[in-house]
Amino acid sequence: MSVRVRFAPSPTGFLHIGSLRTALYNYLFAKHHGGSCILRIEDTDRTRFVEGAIEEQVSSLAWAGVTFDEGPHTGGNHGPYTQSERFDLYREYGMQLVQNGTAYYAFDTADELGAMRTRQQNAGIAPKYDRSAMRNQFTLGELETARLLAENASHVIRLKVPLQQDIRFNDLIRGEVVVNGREIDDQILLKSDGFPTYHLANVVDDHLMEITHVIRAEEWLPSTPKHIILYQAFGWEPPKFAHVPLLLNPDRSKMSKRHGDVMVKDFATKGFFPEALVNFVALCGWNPGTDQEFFSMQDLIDSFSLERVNKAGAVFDYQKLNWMNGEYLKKRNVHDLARELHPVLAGKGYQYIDEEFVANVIELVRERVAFLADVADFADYLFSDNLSSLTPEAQEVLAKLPTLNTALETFKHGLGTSLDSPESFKGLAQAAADAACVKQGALMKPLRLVLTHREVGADLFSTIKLIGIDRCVQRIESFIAG
RNA sequence: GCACCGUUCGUCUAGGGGUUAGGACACCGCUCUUUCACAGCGGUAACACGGGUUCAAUUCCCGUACGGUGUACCA
Repeated sequence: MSVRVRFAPSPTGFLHIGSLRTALYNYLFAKHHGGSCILRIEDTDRTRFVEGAIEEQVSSLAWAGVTFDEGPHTGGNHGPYTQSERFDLYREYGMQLVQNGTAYYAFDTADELGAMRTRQQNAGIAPKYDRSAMRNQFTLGELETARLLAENASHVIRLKVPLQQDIRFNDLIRGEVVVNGREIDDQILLKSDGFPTYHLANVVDDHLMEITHVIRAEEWLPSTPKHIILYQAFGWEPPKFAHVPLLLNPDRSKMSKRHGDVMVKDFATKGFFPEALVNFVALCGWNPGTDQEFFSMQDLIDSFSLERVNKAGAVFDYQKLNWMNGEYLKKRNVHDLARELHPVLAGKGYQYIDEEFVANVIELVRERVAFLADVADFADYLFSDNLSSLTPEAQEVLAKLPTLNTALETFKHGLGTSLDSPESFKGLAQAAADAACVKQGALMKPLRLVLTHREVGADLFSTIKLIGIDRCVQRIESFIAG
């Protein structure tokens, strides 16, 4: 039987980085086994619906390279893939459970349930639906239940959890998990608005969509026994489960926006490469057991396995992500990068943004920055003749060299007859230093300042080559002119 | 509170009954050097604790501690 996995987001907001990883692991597992990765929309909570959320999540996923074989936008033989479009199905299956005695009607109001919980908490016992004391099919009796139903009284359908029975399942990442039935709440399956809860919809859909492996976040682990009970109630074979560890804040709580960016789109706008983010996030909680640290999507597909997913949560290390992004910046094709950088440069109103030229600039400075967009600021003096103003420190450096103008004049005249190469420029600098009676080293910083208005940068002579002789001459002249 | 899950350098992790406990990020130092980087080299730094089992435990078992998640007519 071929592998079928699903990623099942709710349309409640932007795609979280943790969700990206969960989706990625699903995708990798499916592709590794030649199976299918399915997208299913879990929009059964109408109160939390956010317009456009699914489109945003799907496009964030696509940006990262995670795509689906079946789903609301791609189609497939197991649709519809949006739960609100499967509304009738859940009622049908819920009723099936009522009929076979594994689920029941309950008529409690929110207030009654609230009161029950406070009572339980005050008594120091775990909050849990009290089947024998609340208003339901069992306490009310058949006739009263029928009467209430007939007059359309607001009601829900609850799972009748088999008490005193161990529920067990084998998690692919954690091994066997056992929970006693008495610990499990009589979960609501169908809400009073007729919509299913996650628990029912999820089980019904996973079965109908022939999902073979449920790979989801660890936060679902405690409710998995409910799902197992549901599979038993339906008489269905449950899929295999794998609960992946959480992504954590530095304080080890579940990763949230309090400590930094958590939405995939934020990483995208900050300028992270999708390949770098994917590479990094894949390694948060999984590793192939080798020293390899750079993986293309194909590499990940080839080597991914659930057995090598860790059990413990992983603190999301932004610093290491930055490093990885820099590594991708160093290895990516400069012409691709030049095209990607173009809108940024154009946006800043720079004049020298011809693709070939920009590619050369990127090649020259990429190892000094972590983000592609940083190139725009780091080397502004290459893209524009509108130089940033000299800092007081810079002016001090220039003032400390009394023979600076002599050196500059010499250098300028040399430029007029020089070969257009870094090596010739180096010779020029030596000559200029000689003329100014200083060592070449002492001239370097002032020369860089005059030409770029920056104290740091890439190799000066290669930089001069890119600025071009004419522009350098102009800059020297305008400096001397004061 | 109760249930479940977890615990190797600061972080991500490899390993696994007998190892100088390995790698990466970060940090520190050195080399290179026209600056900043890169690169190269070197360094600091970890098996949560207590009991077992065993000739031997960081590794297996049981506790404890600590942490996380869950405990909704949310997913």
